[in-house]
Amino acid sequence: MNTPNRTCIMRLSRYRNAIIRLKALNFVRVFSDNLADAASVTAAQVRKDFSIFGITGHRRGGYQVDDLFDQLSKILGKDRIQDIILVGVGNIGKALMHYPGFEKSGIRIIAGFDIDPTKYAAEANIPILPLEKIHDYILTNNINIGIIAVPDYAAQQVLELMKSAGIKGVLNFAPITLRESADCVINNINLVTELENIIYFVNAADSARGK
Amino acid sequence: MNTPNRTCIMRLSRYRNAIIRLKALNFVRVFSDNLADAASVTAAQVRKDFSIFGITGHRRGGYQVDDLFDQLSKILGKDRIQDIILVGVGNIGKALMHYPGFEKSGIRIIAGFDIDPTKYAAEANIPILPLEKIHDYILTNNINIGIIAVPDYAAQQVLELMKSAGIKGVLNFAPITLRESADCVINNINLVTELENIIYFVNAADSARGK
DNA sequence: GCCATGTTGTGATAATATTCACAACATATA
DNA sequence: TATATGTTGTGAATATTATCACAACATGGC
Repeated sequence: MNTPNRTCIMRLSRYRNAIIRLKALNFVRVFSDNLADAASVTAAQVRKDFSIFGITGHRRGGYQVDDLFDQLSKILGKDRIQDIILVGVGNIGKALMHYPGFEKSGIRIIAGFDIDPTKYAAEANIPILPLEKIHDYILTNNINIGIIAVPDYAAQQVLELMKSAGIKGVLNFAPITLRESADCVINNINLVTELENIIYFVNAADSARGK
Repeated sequence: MNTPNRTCIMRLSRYRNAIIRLKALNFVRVFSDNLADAASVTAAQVRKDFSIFGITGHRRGGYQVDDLFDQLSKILGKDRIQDIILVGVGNIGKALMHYPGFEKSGIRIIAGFDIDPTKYAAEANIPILPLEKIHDYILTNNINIGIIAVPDYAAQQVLELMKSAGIKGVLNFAPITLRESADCVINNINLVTELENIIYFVNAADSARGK
C-alpha cells in the first residue's frame, strides 16, 4: 500500500461527507465522477485515492454507497467514539467544547483544562479542570488526542506537557506553528493566517483588474 | 513575477509572525536560516519565497528585520484595517466575532448576520442584523470579504447571496466544501475533517507499532 | 448469447513544489 | 589593501502530486 499523505486523508473525509448526503437521498451506487464533483476534485483523483486503500468498485457499476461508506468510516476511525481533551477554555476553546459537529461525527471532548481558577467546573457536563491535573487525566483515561486553544506564548509549553503524558496528536489553534515530531502529529490552524490568505488573493485579483 | 500559490502565502504569514517575535527581542537582522527554523521550512524555501516577491537581503548580511516586516505586511495587506462581515452567529460564529487575534492583526468583523430574530442586536458593539439586510450592507460598506459559520445545508445559499452582493473572498467553517469560482476565493476549514486527519495518523502510527 | 456502452484501475505522463548546490559578492579582520 | 568567511539569489536537479488515457471488463439491451 502506497502511504497516503495529509491531503489524501482530507479528501477521504470529504468523500465520506458527500456520501452521507447521498445516503440521505437513498443513492445505492455512486461513480467516481459524482464523488469528484461533490468534493471538487477530478474523478481520477478519487479512484487513485481509493486504490491506495484497496477500495474497489465495479467496472461499469461504480461503488456501492453503503459499502463505500463503511470502508471510509473504518479508515477514518469512525467505527468508534473518539474521546479527546481540550486545553484553553477561552473564547475559541469554549466554542469548540460545544461544537455540535464533533458529537455528530463521533468525536467527544470529555474534559477541558485551564490555568484560570475562575473557569474550573469539575462537576459540569464536560468538566473543566486545573491544568496541573492534565497529566494524570490523560493517563487515567487513556487519551491520545487533544486540542490546544491557548494564547501563543503558552502553546509550546502546553504541547510539551501533553506529549509527556502520552498525547500523540494535536489540533492547534494557537497562532504559532507547533512543530510535528516523530511521536506526535500536529495540525496547526491559524485563523488569522487563513484570513490573510484570502485577503491576499482578493487584493491580487483586484489589482490585476485595476491595470 | 512568478505567481505565488496558497501555501506560499501561508508561509509568508508564518514568516511575518516569526518576525514579530524577533522584533520584540530587538533583532536588527535575520538570516533565511533563522526564519526557516521559526517557520519549520528550509532556508532555500524562505529565499525562494522572497524572490517571488522581489524581497532582497544582503549577501552575508541577511535581511533587515524592520524592512522585511514592512514588505511582508504590505504584501499581506496589513498596511490597513480590513473590515469583514460574518454570517451565522451561532456557537463558532460568536467566538470568531470576539476572537482577539483578529483585532490584534488588523482584521475587524464589523457586523454579524443571522436568520434567527432572537440573535438580532442592531445596537451592539458589533451589530447583529437580519440576513435580509446583508446585500445592502455589503454594498453600502464596500465589504469584499466574509466568514461563513452557518450549518452545512445553508452554506451554499449564503455563499450565493454574498457573491451576488460583491463578496470576493470567503472563509468557510460550514462542514461542506464550497467551491471556488473565478470571482470569489474560498478557504474551507472543516473542524471535523481536521480532527479526523489527526485521528487517522495517530491510529496509523499505533498499528505500525503494533505489528 | 452477443454486442454496444460506460466505468474502473492503473501505468505513463505532465505539472507543481521543493531542495540542492554554487557563483556572486558583502563584510569583517588584519 | 588583501584575504577569509558566510550568506544570498537562483538555475538545475529532484521529489512529489495530480492528470491523462486506455485496456480490462461488467452490465444492459436486443
